[in-house]
Amino acid sequence: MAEKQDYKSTMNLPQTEFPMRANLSTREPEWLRFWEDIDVYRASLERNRDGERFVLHDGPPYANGHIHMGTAYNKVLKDLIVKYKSMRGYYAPYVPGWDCHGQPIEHQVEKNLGPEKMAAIGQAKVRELCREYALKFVDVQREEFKRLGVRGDWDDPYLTLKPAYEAGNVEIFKKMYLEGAIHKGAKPIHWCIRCHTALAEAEIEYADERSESIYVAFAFTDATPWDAEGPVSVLIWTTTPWTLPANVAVTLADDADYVGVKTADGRVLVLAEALVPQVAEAAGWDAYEIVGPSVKGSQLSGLRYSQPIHDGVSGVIITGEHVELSTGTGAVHTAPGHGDEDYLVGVKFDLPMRMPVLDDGTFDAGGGPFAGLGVWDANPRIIEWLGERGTLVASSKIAHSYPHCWRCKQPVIFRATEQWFVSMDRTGLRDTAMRAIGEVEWIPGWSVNRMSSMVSDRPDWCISRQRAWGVPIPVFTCSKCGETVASETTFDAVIDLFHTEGADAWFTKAPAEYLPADTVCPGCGAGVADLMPEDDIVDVWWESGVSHTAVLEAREELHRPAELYLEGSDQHRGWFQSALLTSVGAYGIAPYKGVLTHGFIVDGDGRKMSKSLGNTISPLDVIEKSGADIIRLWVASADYGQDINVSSEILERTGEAYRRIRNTFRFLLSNLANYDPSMAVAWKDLPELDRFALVQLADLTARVTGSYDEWRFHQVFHAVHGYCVTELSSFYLDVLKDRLYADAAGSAGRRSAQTVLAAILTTLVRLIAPVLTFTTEEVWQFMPAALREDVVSVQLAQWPAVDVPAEEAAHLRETYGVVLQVRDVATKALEDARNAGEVGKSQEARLVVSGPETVRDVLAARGAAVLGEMFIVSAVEIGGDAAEVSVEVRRASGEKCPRCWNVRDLGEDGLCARCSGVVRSLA
RNA sequence: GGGCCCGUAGCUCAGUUGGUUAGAGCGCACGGCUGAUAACCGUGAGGUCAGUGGUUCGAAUCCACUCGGGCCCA
Repeated sequence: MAEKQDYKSTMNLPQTEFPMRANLSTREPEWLRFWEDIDVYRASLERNRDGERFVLHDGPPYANGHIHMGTAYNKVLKDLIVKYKSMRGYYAPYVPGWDCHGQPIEHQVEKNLGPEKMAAIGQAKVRELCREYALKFVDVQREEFKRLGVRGDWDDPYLTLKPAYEAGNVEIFKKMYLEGAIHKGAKPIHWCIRCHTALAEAEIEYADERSESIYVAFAFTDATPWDAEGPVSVLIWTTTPWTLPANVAVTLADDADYVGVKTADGRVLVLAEALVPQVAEAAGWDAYEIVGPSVKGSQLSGLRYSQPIHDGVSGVIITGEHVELSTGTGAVHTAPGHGDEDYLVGVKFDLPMRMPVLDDGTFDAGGGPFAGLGVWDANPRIIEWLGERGTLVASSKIAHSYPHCWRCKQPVIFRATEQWFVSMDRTGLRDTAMRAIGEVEWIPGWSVNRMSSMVSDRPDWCISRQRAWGVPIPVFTCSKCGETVASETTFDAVIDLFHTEGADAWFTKAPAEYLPADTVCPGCGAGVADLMPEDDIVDVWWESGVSHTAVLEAREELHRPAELYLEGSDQHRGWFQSALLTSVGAYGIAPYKGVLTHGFIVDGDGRKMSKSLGNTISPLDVIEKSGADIIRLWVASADYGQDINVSSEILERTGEAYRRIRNTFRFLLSNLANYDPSMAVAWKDLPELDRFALVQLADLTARVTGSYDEWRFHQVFHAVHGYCVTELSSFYLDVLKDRLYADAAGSAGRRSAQTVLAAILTTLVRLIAPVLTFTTEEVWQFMPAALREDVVSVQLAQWPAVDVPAEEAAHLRETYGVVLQVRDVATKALEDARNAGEVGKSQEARLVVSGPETVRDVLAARGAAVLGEMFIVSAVEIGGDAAEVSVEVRRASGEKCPRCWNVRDLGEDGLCARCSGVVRSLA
């Protein structure tokens, strides 16, 4: 034992302080402090000050709640790209942002406050509370994103609530308004009569309600296919009689069959054939008869009927896709002012939008006989009135789910109100946008289809919201004549106002205080004192959309268009689109040169994560338990072109892959303990095996670089991991141990190996640095100082390039392809021998390789010593000719050298010749 | 219900213009080593390529439908 210890001390065994156990959750924060100390973000920009610019523009997450797997994934993916580009020499700034306005924050503030307090305070105070709330979550998320290792300008992010950003909204509004792309129109929204306010979808609660259910006949005024049978009417069904005064059309299903039903009183009612039995039962018809032809809905399109409430007014038959044949009559009463589908079909057919209901829910003159009544009071009166006129076919009550106001719990109505729209077609916005889409690089490729179909189909963009927490629609209304007042001068005054005081000033100042004194209403000439600022605020999608101007254009380090936008696939309808439309509207071009979309985070079974399913995983928990680098490796390992799975098993596998990579680094470090580049061996003096290892490293570098350039990070991960496992751990590093440990420390053989290990280490650490940002920094700091070349952080290192002579490399690939094939056969043979109890360690074996001449020639050219080294056995002999490669395992002749454990002929000092020489040189 | 997309071993991914017994790494099982040791090496077992039906001499690869899943609409 003592003797053994002595030899051990004569060997160059691995030594390093680099810990095997990563302990990331406590160590990562130390690296964060280090990066902060050296201000690595600014240093990375300074380093590439003259480099080409690469701007990845951050899409702003909503400043509400903690980060989740989806936001973590998104930010890490962005960080990989920015860090890669930065190492490639690009000037790659990253300015994170937050979306700070909007209904969810306002709603939360309102809930926290309670309805009474809410009613007692003014809009200015509400905005103040919303601001506090948003800023609090900006801070929360900022710390969480930083903890993930994401590098960026965290000290100066962009926030949509900052004055300069708010002013940016007005700049774009101005350009588009003056061009005629923005106009006022009407659109139905949820409206609470009692609270006199518009409600967002999130403010609606559904509850059961008993409603009227009536069937009404609308008499045709045009000729119909059933005229021979008697007076003909179309039969509709509705649960909201009060919307009948606003009726302008009846929608039929295009390709459904419609028939005439003759009832006891002799008139003919037209309805969908499929629904006749159902309606007959509901209406209590004892006897009825189907008469005349059966025709498709499309054939009735265009026929006119007399409006049920207003005498002398007619409506029209149209067809639409939303007509269901499960309830009703297949003929849908259509009032574009009172329903979303009705509105859309109204836009499509250019129907008039009657809106006879006032803010307080009472009818104006448009209510005809019911003017002055509230809609709920009007319901029974309308039914009674229809009955008197003989157009009521049936009436009953039904229970169904109906929307209610979350605040006052009263049923809400759908009611058209004045809104602001971006027209898709008035200024050719749709066409220009479609052209711009064609000029953008979409990744993955199918993404362009989704974007195109959405833009080509979308209706005009309603950009106004009846809320408090946002940026106002920056126009004025003349209190004298109702004219909209908005001109270059007023816009510029508002831009100035927002720049200096923020959008809050809109709600606290009178227009006369900031508009030029000579501003007048172009309609009636009223002065500035008669102008009222618009109440509505702008859609938050508009707000985040204009970041191309409020951020890219405004900040010196950025530029427009950005090289890349990168978000989840839901943003095809969201940010990608709002950014595109506002950019095309203002500048005629897309705000991005490329758009990368990733899938959604789902659980191990491919289901979405939700609290109710109980399958959520929090990135904060993973950081705490395993470390941010595990999340980062997981991000890199998955193919974002589809949905990304995450589960405890997946994270476990990721952790295992992490440990393998980490241990590879540890082994490399431990064998370079006292290495200095001055000891490097030149290519021409390297043993062939070491040259081959450099070829493999060069190949890996090329492959990985290519994958980064195509944004295929999962290939990066697989290439690096596979390289650590296959090329390094199970072959090259394993083979090298004998030379590294047992050859003399300063021998050519050991220095050659170290030369290659140093190349592998300094290359590999850079290749994976964008992914394993913490671990590679740790490796970097543990590397021999001279290998760092005075670069203080791996983040500031250059992208690696490994040069090998092309012709020789090709030859080595081919030759060693053969050698490795033989090696596979050899390890198999050794395993069999081991199982048979013939050998333990492979060094106890001697191999005899038979095979085709071509193979034997390749082996012979390497030499027996090299083959022994590569197969990690004590001797290799070339055997006879055979069609297939086969390997015979025999016990090596000689004795085990107590120092290097190879089986050799030992000298009189009891050591093999190599070890004997080494030990003597140490004495 | 509509648009876009996905479904290859337990996990993450390869599978080139359709062409011989569908690959890799991890995990798992078994074995080795004890000088990368909460490491390392080796061997092995795992797949009706979601399903069904087509096209074809031949399909994981092309077509249709079905099932399951995701995003966005309705």
